[in-house]
Amino acid sequence: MARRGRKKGSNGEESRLLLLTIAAEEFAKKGYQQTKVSDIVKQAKVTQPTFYIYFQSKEALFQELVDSFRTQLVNLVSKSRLESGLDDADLSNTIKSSLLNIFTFFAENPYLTKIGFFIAQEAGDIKKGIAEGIKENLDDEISKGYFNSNFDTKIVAESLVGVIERLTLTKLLDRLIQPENLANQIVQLFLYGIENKKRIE
Amino acid sequence: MARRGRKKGSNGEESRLLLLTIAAEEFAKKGYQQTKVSDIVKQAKVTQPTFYIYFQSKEALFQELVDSFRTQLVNLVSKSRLESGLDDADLSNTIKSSLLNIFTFFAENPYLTKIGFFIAQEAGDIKKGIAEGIKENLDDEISKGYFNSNFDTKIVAESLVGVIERLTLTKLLDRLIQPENLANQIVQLFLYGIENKKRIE
Amino acid sequence: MARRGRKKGSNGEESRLLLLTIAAEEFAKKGYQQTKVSDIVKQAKVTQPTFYIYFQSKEALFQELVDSFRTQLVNLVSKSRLESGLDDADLSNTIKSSLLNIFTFFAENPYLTKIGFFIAQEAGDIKKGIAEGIKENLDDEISKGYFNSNFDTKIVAESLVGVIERLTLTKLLDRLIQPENLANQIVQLFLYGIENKKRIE
Amino acid sequence: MARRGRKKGSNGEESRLLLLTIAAEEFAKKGYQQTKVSDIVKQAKVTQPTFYIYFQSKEALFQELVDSFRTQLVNLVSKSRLESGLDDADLSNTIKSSLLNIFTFFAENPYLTKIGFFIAQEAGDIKKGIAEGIKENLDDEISKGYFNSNFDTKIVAESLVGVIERLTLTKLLDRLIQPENLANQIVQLFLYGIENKKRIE
DNA sequence: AATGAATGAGTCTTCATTCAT
DNA sequence: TATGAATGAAGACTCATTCAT
Repeated sequence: MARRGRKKGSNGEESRLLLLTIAAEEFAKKGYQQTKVSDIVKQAKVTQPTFYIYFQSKEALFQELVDSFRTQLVNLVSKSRLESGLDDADLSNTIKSSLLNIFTFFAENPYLTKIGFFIAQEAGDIKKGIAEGIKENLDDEISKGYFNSNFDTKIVAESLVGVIERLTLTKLLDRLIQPENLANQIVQLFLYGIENKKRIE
Repeated sequence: MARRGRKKGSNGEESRLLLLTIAAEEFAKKGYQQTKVSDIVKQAKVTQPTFYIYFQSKEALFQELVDSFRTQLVNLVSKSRLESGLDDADLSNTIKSSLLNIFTFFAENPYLTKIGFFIAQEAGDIKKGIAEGIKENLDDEISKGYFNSNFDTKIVAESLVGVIERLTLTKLLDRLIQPENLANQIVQLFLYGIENKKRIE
Repeated sequence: MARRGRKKGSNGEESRLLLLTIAAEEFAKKGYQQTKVSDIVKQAKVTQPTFYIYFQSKEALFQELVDSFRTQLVNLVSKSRLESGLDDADLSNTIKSSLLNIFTFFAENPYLTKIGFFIAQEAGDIKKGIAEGIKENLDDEISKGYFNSNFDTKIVAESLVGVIERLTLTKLLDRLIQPENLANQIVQLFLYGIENKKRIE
Repeated sequence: MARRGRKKGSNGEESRLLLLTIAAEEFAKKGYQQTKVSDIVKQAKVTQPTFYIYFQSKEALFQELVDSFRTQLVNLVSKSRLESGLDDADLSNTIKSSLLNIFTFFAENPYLTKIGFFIAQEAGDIKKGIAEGIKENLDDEISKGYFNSNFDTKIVAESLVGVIERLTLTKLLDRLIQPENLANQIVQLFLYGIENKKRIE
């Protein structure tokens, strides 16, 4: 059933989505403060009041983007946990696969990632959540006898988060490296370090 | 005969320093945009024009803080390089000592660090510079036969920067860990990884 | 069906024009610096941001007024040249008619004239342009045999400009004299001087 | 009797004069508003409070310069009148000599002239005074039978002022012409006009 | 669903001027 | 005579947001 009488092929939902998409790009590129509502609507070719039909405020729109990022990321991680746990056989592959999932998501959603992981105030919270998840996993593994128990798992977990965020920002979002390659190198680094004599033997 | 009891604020250099100190704290806590000149002067108990006696603009003051951070950091790193290089004997200690210097500086200048490493636009540049320095060192060591040459040193360098920044932000600046402990753990992690059972065997 | 009774100020073009008109009067009466944006908007009964909807800056608005003056004046002079040139018969009338056009324009646009001819920095440029135009005309006439060639035409041209500006300011803009009368007297003065014995004979 | 213990060879009167001189140049070059007290004292190598030891305000200093100009100019004109009046023999020379005096004064005091004749609000008044003086002279001459009585002497007087101001600004202050030459040409122009048939006969 | 027009509440910055010494 | 330090009072400009249609 065709809708009729719509103007210029746009309807409400489309306008909303358009604003959201443009805003994401702008926020990602210029940050929250530097992004003006007037810039967003100019690019979307609507007027400022239209913006306020769809979003309560600039802040609310931004929050929506952050929430979207956070939710997707949390889902991703939960799914990862479900999928693993079965086969403890290859621990390294399990970890690698988790990282790969995350990096793939990041690479596919660069603006959202920039916003939720680097721009939002909330980014600190989000990363803290990830770090805690990692820490729990580590503790778990250690209790099962894997890994060197000399480490402070909090530190290791935060370190991994640090590596993830830095490489995401400098390599992944710039498409200088593929998610898979990235995941491989990080796993290698964290499991064996750079003075990996073992391999030489 | 030293003058005493001079009325507070009647010394220009003091006023300048006071403003600088307050501004650093404000910028560190609230970011550049959220920090208002009016807030700074209110805390310093001077009027707005006084601010402009000592600083050309809010931006100029901020830049002065960033420059100060950058300069000190660069000096630190240069000095580190001079001091090392002599004794290749204990590579791990050399690295550890570099990290310790950096973390000590960060811990002693938390606001400046927050600004120059996390708030300034320039932070990206600064970290890039550090990463490049690390990469060169790594390449150097590898050419001397140290380390596993299977790694992309760019990635490792960026990873180390990521770890440094994350742990600085979440542990060091919050005084949850001592510089020395932090340096130790990082070196351990990067050299041998977490699965370093084999060495124990 | 024409809309009537639209609420005052609800038309952008009107608001713009209103601001422009008020600004012209203010600038003319008080000069550039003494005229505050806040004065202008107060008189226009709009708020300051409204001012910036229509003009990029106080300076831009001022420049718009100056440009308008300059453009109209240039057009006027070009037209004058086209219209003359045909009938060399009555030179004095040709000159008079040019002056009359200018004075009429000035009298009809007193604020714009005050601004573009007396207040703007650019006024010097504008007058220089006029002086050059006059000089070229004079040289032309002299080459055709009119006029006493003992004069430095640059001086004469500048003199004429000086007379125009002074009488405009002190007589014309105060409506103390009519354009036509003014043009007549100036032509008389410049052609024959005040010791015009010849005519008495 | 030599004064002793004076610092750096400067005393109050000297400082005052220095400020006055520098201020004159600054006002002349940049106008009243654009000239900052801070600029003046910077050039004079004194501090702002020193400025206020010698002058009540920026305005007062400016006024002092204007007054100086006005007074000197008035004196000049009065003297001119005394000197003439005696010898009606050569009217043209009398006028020329008055103009010469004025132009010489202007040329010798370019900054003061720029200020008092072109920058001060009061300039209008000053010129009006001159115009009135000229008018009276003209009326006088006419009553004695000189000059064509067809002219409105107010207009002629204002015209002469217009010529004086314009040529002063564009030629004299730029040293593009000598006072004498200028006076000659103006007298010639005003007495006989440019269509000086008489000479041709 | 959308807009033309307008605004409240800031925010940085400037400058003549004065205080205490 | 002179100054180091500070300020009162203002002015240009910005931006998220809303009103009336």
